[in-house]
Amino acid sequence: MVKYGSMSKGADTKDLILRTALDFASRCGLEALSIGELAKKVGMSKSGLFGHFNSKEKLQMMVLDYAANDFVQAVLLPAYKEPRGIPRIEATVANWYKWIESQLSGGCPFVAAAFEYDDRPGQVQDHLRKHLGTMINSFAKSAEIAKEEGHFSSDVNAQEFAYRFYSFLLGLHLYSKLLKDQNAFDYHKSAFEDLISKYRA
Amino acid sequence: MVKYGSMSKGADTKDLILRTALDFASRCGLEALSIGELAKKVGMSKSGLFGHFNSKEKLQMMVLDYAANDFVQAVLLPAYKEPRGIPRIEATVANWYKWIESQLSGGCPFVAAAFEYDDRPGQVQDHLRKHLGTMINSFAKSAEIAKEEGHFSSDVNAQEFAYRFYSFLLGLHLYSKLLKDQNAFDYHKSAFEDLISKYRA
DNA sequence: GAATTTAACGAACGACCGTACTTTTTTTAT
DNA sequence: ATAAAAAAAGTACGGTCGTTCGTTAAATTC
Repeated sequence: MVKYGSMSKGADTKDLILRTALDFASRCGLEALSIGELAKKVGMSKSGLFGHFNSKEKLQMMVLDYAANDFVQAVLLPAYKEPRGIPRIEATVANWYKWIESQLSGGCPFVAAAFEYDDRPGQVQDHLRKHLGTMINSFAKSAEIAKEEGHFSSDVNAQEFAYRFYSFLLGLHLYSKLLKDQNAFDYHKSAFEDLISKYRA
Repeated sequence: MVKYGSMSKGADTKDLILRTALDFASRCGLEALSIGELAKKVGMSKSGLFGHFNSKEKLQMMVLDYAANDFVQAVLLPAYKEPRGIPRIEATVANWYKWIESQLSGGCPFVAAAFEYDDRPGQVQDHLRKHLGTMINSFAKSAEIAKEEGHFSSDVNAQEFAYRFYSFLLGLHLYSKLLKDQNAFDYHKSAFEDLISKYRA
């Protein structure tokens, strides 16, 4: 929710809180996000901040929503201005690179959260699964479009493409964040290119 | 460290503690592992358990060592009994499937820990990076061997292979654990097979 | 500008955290 | 069996956690 002027006072600070929380969560995880620490970061009291959400779970889910919106704005929407098919898929990757480099010092927040909540049932996990499912479906949809355009051969399995496409992004996250491997982006780039050329009609 | 008879009493319970801790950590994460809860699980007092490690960080690192040993015993060593080259790589994957299904209810503990500690510097992260580096190098080494055997073409980049190989395993973890996608193993299998056939000489 | 709703605060809660001590029990070695 | 050593328990401390409550300050509405 990027707004410029002013919504109400409450909505303004809520936005500030969520932006701060997302930045922190993308670096340290959604669970490590503590209300007290977050309050210190935005410069308000613990209880004042808490009042906006009434539970930590709601805060966490709203952070996910905020991140999803960020992702759509920064990655998907710009890509949809590119021509249908392979160019659009390539633009998605290019935007992804920019997204995780600039806005979020800790990489894709969904990747981080995905492995954090992979076995921690609850509302947050359900929420996360929904978001990730949407995201992956958008990749599969891109593959379908590429088929329609005749860029991909007509017998490719779009879900299979999405799996491989996202797996390489997971690898990128791991190699660059944890392993600090300087070749991370090169590895991803060549893997992605080979993936495209394999599916090309 | 799977031993049968008795080591000393201390080593016995330490082993029990680590086994329990690994089971929990592979499901809920290394950080969520708390000493009090762990003590309850193994049926002893918090302080009694604490005495074996003297710090939580040491406990966490020992859990990682324990997991690494498990991995070597269950995945790598059996694979090394297969013929060098592609058969050995295929055996690695087959053993991996068995490993995450049987022993650890929460999937590969390294995958889980990797994303948990990707931006949490410290001894544990260093330790984890070392283990993961070793693991990935063993995959690259397998590719080198496949080249020597003439199974892979001589111009393949072994590190590149390792990246793609591990990325697909990350995807498998995500799809099966979080997304609960019933096709997870199918997606991985076909991706892995395509990977092999691409690199085949 | 007064009335009312909303936002923020400060203090306190019970629970649990990792850790440090001391004491008791159990295991090992003589 | 006895002495020494190792393991386990007990208790307590300072801290942080998420959350609740009552109160004050600010923003919005009329």
